[in-house]
Amino acid sequence: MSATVLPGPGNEARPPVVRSGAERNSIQSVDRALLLVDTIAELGGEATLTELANRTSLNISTCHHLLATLIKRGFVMKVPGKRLYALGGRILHLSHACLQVDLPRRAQPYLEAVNRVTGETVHLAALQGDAVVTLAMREARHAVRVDTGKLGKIEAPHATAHGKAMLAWLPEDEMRRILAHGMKRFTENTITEFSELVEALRIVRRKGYAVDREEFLPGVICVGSAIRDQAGTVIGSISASAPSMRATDEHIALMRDEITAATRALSAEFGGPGAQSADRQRAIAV
Amino acid sequence: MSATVLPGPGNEARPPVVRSGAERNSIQSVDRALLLVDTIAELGGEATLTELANRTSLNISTCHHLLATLIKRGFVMKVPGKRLYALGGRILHLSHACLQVDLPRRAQPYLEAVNRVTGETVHLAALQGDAVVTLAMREARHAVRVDTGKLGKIEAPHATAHGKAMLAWLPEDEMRRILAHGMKRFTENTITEFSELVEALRIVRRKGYAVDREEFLPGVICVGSAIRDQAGTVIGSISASAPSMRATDEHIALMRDEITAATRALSAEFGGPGAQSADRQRAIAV
DNA sequence: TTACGCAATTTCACATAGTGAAACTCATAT
DNA sequence: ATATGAGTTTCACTATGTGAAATTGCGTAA
Repeated sequence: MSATVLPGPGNEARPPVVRSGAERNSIQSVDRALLLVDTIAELGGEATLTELANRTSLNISTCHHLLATLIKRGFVMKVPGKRLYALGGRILHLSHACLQVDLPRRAQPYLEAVNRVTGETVHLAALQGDAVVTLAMREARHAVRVDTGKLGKIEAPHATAHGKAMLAWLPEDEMRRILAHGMKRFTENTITEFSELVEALRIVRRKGYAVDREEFLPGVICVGSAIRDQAGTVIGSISASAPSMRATDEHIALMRDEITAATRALSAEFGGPGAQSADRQRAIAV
Repeated sequence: MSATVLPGPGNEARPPVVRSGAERNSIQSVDRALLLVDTIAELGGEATLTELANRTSLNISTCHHLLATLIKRGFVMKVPGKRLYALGGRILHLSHACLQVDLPRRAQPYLEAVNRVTGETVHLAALQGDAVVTLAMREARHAVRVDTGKLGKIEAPHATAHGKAMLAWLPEDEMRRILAHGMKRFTENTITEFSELVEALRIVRRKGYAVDREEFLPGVICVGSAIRDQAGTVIGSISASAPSMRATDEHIALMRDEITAATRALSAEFGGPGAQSADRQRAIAV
């Protein structure tokens, strides 16, 4: 930590940076990288390398290294053609995850409503990484009820209403990643052909909801629909499960109406496709 | 880089991590920190320290250091009461900045419309850090026109329609920070008392737009209204500026109607308060 | 209450990994 | 062409991040 100037190739004397107080337990390079992200945002979402180096008082080379790392992780992107660094797509992905945190809380009243009207077991699910996970539920009141057990990972997205409702709105690469575990057969109704699933998802998109007719559990029929935000990104889904003994066409139609009403309202809460597409959905329904 | 085990307090032999290929020009600690953020998101927005350490295969201590830095910068927060790390508020702020990037593009047609109907100079502005900045404009067609010069930082948020329109919807601490430069007097109409400005902003909120009656430039009257997204966060504002010779009550009402129609439509595009509050705004207007 | 076990936090010595001056390359203006 | 300035890469040095272990703190059981 001497102040002596040691002339040498590639490295002149560095001013001794004494880390004090709050800086004690924070990692310099990480702190600087995050500072860069903040600075890009302050500059209106786009900035040149030199601008950033000046505003942050960082060495331009250090800036460049840090930005390279941020780019690798998608937190920052280079504007094609222009010499600009901009906030990356990962930021938007993360903000979706932020909103998902209070999805269960916001969904609670809707789950109760669907449960009250249909009388069936109702689940809330969401995507977590490559997995479909159930986050909350309301038990059916009937003596004969569907009990798919506790909350947690759904192993069969291709064979459940939740899975199909959400898969339908994903970009293809993400859909394939979630299906990477394969499409195992559970019942004679299970869809095990990829092309067949693609067609089924097309119908889900058109109708706005998905139906599982004993494709996972024999004797259990589910209706599910996705919750989507402003960008159309899937943030979750709601489903109702009925034993097939109760699943008349009429009862399924009731579940479908309640479920889609709930997901439409929730989607609207998250800024998603709400009223405007509701009529279209209703017009096409069944 | 020897494989020799050097037993010593506080540090056992570290496996030699050979950085290769793409990892060559990325900074380890930053990369790991960003990996942690991604991982929290994958885990549904919340995770414990041990979970994170396991999933990322990072030393729990390293994790802790990295998380401390992320917390310091607001990218991650600790869930109060619980032993959980969650995505922080900064992420949402950043996503707003992301959307702002294409604000000028999306606003362009509206600026043209307001310009066409009112015939006056029209500006688009946004918040960048602590500053109010004009991003785009359309010149008036009249021989006598308002020419506030080029785009760039607005030095007097308290004395302009843009400034007041946006300040009105900010949380108090942010509003105070933007006003930190003081409230300089420009004309005899300039609001220089903080309490008076607070009252003025209250009216802006109620009416949905702001008017600058020669508060900044003598002989210039502006009408502005904020563009807000789903969370109600201000993402920009549009204003029209007329020379006072043309600013009859009728003309101001026309500008007000055009401006609020434009910001209402744009707000809706960003998932903000659109149709639902429009009627209320119109009912109260002037 | 006290004791237990596990999770979170802090410490600390070492050597790797980050830093920044300078060299180099590329793009744009003159 | 040639100059200017921005962006990128290199490289030597040591400040900085790392991780095993010690410490502290929390939650739960007895």
